[in-house]
Amino acid sequence: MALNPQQKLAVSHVEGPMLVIAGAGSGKTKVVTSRICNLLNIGVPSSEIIALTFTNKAANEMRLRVQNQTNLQVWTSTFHALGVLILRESISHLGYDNSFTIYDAQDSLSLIQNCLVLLGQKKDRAIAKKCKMAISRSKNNLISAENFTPSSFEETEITGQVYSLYQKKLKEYGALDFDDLLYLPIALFKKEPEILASYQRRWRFLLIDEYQDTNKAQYQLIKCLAQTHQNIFTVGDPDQSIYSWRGADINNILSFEKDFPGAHVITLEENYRSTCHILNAAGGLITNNAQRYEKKLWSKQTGGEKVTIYYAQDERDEMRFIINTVMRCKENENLSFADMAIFYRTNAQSRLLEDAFLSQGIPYQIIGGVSFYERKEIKDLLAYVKVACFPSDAISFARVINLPKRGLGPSTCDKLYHAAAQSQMPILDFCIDLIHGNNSSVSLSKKQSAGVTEFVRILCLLQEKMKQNVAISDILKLAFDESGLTLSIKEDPETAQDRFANIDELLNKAISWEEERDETHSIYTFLEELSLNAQVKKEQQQALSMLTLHNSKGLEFPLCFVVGLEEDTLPHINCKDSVEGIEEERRLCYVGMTRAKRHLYLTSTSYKRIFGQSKFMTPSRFLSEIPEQYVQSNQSDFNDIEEDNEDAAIGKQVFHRDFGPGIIQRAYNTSLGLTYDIYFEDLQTTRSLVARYAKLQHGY
DNA sequence: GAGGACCGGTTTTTT
DNA sequence: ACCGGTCCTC
Ligand SMILES: Nc1ncnc2c1ncn2[C@@H]1O[C@H](COP(=O)(O)OP(=O)(O)OP(=O)(O)O)[C@@H](O)[C@H]1O
Repeated sequence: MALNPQQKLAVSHVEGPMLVIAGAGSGKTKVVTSRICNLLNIGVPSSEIIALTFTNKAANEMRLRVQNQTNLQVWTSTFHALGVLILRESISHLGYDNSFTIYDAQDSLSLIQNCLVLLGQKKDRAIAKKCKMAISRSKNNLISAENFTPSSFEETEITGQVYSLYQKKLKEYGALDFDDLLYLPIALFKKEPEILASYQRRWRFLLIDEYQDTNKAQYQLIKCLAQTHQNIFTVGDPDQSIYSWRGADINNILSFEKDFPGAHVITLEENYRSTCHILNAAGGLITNNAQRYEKKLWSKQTGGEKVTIYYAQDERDEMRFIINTVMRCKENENLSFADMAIFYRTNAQSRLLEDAFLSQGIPYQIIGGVSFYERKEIKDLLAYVKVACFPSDAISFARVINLPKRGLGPSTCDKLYHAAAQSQMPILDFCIDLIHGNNSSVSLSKKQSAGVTEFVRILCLLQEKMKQNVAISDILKLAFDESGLTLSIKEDPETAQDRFANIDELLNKAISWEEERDETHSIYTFLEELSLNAQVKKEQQQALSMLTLHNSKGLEFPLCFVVGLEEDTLPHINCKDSVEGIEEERRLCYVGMTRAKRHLYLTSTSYKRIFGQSKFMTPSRFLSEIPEQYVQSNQSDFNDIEEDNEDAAIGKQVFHRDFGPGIIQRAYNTSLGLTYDIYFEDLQTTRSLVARYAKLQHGY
């Protein structure tokens, strides 16, 4: 595939700052990959190049492409994984131990909840979540706990206190949260210029994909690293900025030219991905954003089908349309399931799709979503291993000390935590001392003492095996067998089988993980990769993909659906109170649409079940913002009223705008004309409606 | 300390 | 409809 002149210009650029600003499908990622190959070809050592992508999946793909083309390995990762690399090497300069564990969102939330309770607040998950958001936002904006100021009426001084206490506890537990992985390297570089200088010498070329979604911390990190040599190459599309809620700031694009004076700016205008219909439809939508860089984007691919909008009556109808379309395209368009993807706004929307595909035997895979490693039984088992690896990790400790039940309830555990904190000991080591009688600061009943002894026995056993370099899978198996987690899984017979299967899967993953790497297989590395979500998920070859719009970034498929285009879903209800919010939702829709190569289907439903309640929806404003000439829809026959004759109508399914789906039970004439008695499922009542006025939709 | 009944908020998006 | 939190009883 030949690069166009603009792409060539970017790919052959060697030294100095460069910014590539270009629309969807114009080959930005392609340019990054090609430029890495070019640098390698002219002799730059692979160890001097760092490429940063938005997801681990994208990083793996890019690394593999480069490897295939040059046979060389280049460090390609997310910002967070780069943060871990830096911190593992140098965090001791900040007074942390370099054998830190990494807390996922659940762990951080538990810790924040604990901090709230310690500060005399009542236990409340919703408040803890808000706190977590505020702390996370602060870290991503490089605001320390000392400098924290409440930024909304919901946040109080308490949030600042929680932030301080939370950081203190993290340090005490030898743990970092996700945001620390960006925040601490910058703190380190500020504190120790010599360390920074060593990284500047080591990494001479930086490349950043999806630049429009970098936040302040990420920008600061690369700014530090590129300060001396200025060899920084960024590519992005302001119209695809969809992470402002995580602190992403398009102004980083403006800052780039300011912070790196003399930066070359290149634009790419040809889209190689989509047909004109799709590109123009998406382009028409995005022009509705007022705050915007105008960009040219065109495609040579004329013809093809228009974008299809399907207005469904209810969710069942929407699912039926999707299934029919999928099967039709598989038969007639020579597409495989792997060529198809469905995007939605929220993860919850995948449920109905899953049910539908399961019932039809259509193979599917969910990309992203609730991770395997977030499942309770997996987290429980891993918590045992983590406590053995990180004896200070009180969050993992608390997760499993009484799982299965060992007669150690909240108050006993609290005593242990307090006493351990008092004596400044790792919680596990404290318990070891306690049962050996080396410490008498906590008195336990016989039963409780037996419980602690049993727990400690398991962990010491695990630690011993780890010292002997026993295989990771064997450690996990041992942890599972010794801990008695079987008992707690069996407590819920409904789900037990699935959960045992998940445990099995984890063991198998560990086995193949170890087989893949020969020497460097420490259990610590294994746990770290799991925390970063960096495991390469094996893609199913013949499956249709289902993912959130956010996860669709950077991908492409011949056929795409964007589903649930209703007001309050997309745009989402929580984003509607500001123009910026709406504009970001519009960009989200734009990103989804521009993933499609040849076929694009947008669906909207007028009747939905939400929180167990029925709700009427109005079509998303975005649908009406797409220029009509690129669209075909079923809108025209949507309002058709079929004039039925009396008896033929009985038993038919109909749909009423207000009452939802129903079945005609009786048909007769009144002075107003043809009238039906209709039983409405959702209301569980029968109503008599005049056909002429009821505007029923038939035959669905 | 464990287990059950009851209440209320909940779903935005991810590394 | 579901999960997490609280309150109550044993
Ligand atoms: N010069 C070219 N000739 C042919 N195909 C190309 C060329 N450049 C890129 N492509 C193809 O166009 C598609 C889109 O490229 P790429 O994913 O790099 O775009 P992008 O700008 O990163 O897209 P987005 O920002 O929407 O994720 C890919 O399939 C790529 O192989």
